[in-house]
Order: sequence, then C-alpha cells, then structure tokens
Amino acid sequence: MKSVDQLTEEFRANGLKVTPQRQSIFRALSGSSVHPTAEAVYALVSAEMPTISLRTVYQTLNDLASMGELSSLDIGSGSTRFDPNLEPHHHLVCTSCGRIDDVHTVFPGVDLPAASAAGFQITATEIVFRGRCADCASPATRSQQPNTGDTHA
Amino acid sequence: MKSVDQLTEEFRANGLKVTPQRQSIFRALSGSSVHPTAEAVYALVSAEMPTISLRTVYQTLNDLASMGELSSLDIGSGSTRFDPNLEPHHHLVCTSCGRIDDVHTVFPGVDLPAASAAGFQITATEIVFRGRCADCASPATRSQQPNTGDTHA
DNA sequence: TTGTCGATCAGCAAGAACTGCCGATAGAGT
DNA sequence: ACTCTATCGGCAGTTCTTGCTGATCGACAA
Repeated sequence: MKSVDQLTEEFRANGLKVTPQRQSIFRALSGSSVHPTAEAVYALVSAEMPTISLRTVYQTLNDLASMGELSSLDIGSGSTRFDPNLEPHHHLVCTSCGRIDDVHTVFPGVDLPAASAAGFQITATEIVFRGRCADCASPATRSQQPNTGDTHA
Repeated sequence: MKSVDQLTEEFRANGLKVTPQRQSIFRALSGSSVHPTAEAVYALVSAEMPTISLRTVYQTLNDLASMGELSSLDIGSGSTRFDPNLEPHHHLVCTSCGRIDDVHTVFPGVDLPAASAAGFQITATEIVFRGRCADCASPATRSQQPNTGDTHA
C-alpha cells in the first residue's frame, strides 16, 4: 500500500482531514502485509492511542476502502479483513487458524471462456487456496485456535 | 446432488429420521443447480409446508453439509449459500444482483508452486469470478436489487 | 492567529445471520 | 405399539458492523 505521506496527501485531496487517529491507522496498515480485521487494527492503534473508538477505526477503514487504497476481503471467517496490498494477488487461507498468506503467482490460464461467461462482464478473478498452514499441520501442538487477525504474511 | 431417494437412504444410514420436513428440503434442493440461502430454502419449503420453522431448515441444511451432501459457500454477501453441486467447480458472482453461476471449466494451471505454499497443505482451490451479469450490465433497466437466493444457474 | 467545519468521542441500540434453550407434542422406524 | 428423535413456537444470545446523538476537540484555511 502507499506510504503514510501519500495517504495523507490523498485524504487531503478528498477533503478529508488528517487526524492523529487516522495517521495512526495508516501506520498500523502500512507496516507489513498482513490482513487484519477491524478489531485487530483497533488493537494496534489502541496501544498508542488508548481513547480511540472502534467506530473511528471502522470509519477510516471504510474511507480507505472506498478510495481504493485498501480492499476488503471476506473469506468466510465471519469478519471482514482489510488488505493493504493493492497489487493483484491471491490468497492462501488456513482453515484451522484463519491465517492468510498472499500469493503473488500469476496464473495465465485462468480466463473464463466466453461460452462459460454467460454474458457476465468479469471485473475480478479471485483464487483462494484453502488448507492447513505449516504450524497447524505439524504434529507438535501449536496454536490451533483461530487468531484475531495478525496473519503472518 | 444426489436424488431424494439417495438422500433418504443416507439419512437413515446415519441414524437420522426422514421426516416430511426434511423430504421437502431435499426436494427444494435437488430441483436445479441453484445456490440458495437458508432463507430461500425456507421460503420454498414454506410454500408447501407453512408451519416449518426456520430453525429446522438450518438444522437440516447443516446436517446435509456435515454429511458432505452439500457444501456451504461464503461469497461475501452476508449470508451463507448452500451448493448442492458436489462436483468440483468454480463460481461466477454478479456484484450487482448477487446471482451466482456455476463454472465447470477446469483450469489445469492453477496449482500453487511449493515455493509459494509456505508449508501449507492445500485441500481446496476456489476461483471466484466477479462481474456484472448480462441482466445487470445491459442498458435496459432490469433488476438491480440484490436478490434473495434464487440464483438462476 | 483565529474561526469554521469536520472529526472524534462515549455510549447505547439496532440490524442481520445464525444458534441455543425449553418443554411439549407429533410421528418415524423398529 | 412403543420409543426415541424431530419439530414446534418463541424468545434470547452471539458476533460483526453501522446508526444515532450532542458535545468537544482540533486540522486546515483565511
């Protein structure tokens, strides 16, 4: 995703103010390529700004998403995850702990023949690989509980 | 999906009773290859059995899913959809009206290189094509509202 | 520097989708 | 015929997300 400075510019250009809360959310997102839930972002930001409300986090996340600086994923885990990675890519989801990895492999063959498209105008192709991640698949007893969004990508 | 008779056998084999409610749900599902929500199944079954409870529909749908006679889809539309089609296939989702079509095309190239799998043991690969269906894309003003589960597949 | 208007806050509630609980009754299968 | 399961109504709880309100804070422009 873009840098904090770029996001600052972009918010101003859209007439949105760049508040400390929003800056903190920007930093939380631009750090690494995770796929946090809103709650996870809230937890991160709360550490340095304890009075921020969950409401504000949702608000800013949605602002970012509608500006196209973020995409939201729904991979069936109940809660929406936010993906700061703007490049086209796919996902690898652990069915056991909920961890999500990015897959940057390009699959050239995945185009729908016109015959199958039935008049659809396709705008996006998402591939989700599901399985068990190394931690969950290993015999050693590790974290088997669904985590809360800090996916190690 | 299997025939109503086969499902009846299978339920009995699992020690589950074949009640009129369940039979009606079987019929509602085995008709065509739609991807109904639980509410949609409820609506269908209610037509011929007005006293059935939504609770029972969820129950039976989950029974079928855990017996592997049905798979549940979460395409980010809020509610779970149930897919009676057991063959491996992919989906075409209209971002405008929520319609879901099946895609039976096989994509041979879609295997994740070991390098990208990061220790994941992949058990399923789902491809979702998103776009606008013919009805929603056409200039003529048609149904633009999200429908309730009666996807024409 | 000052003023304005947007952002944030707390806190509560609603909404959707789904599941749990209960006692009572109907009915499937043996 | 009998037993045990399924279903019923009906309500409440859960989780995730958004709406509302009025007051205050502060970013940004004049």
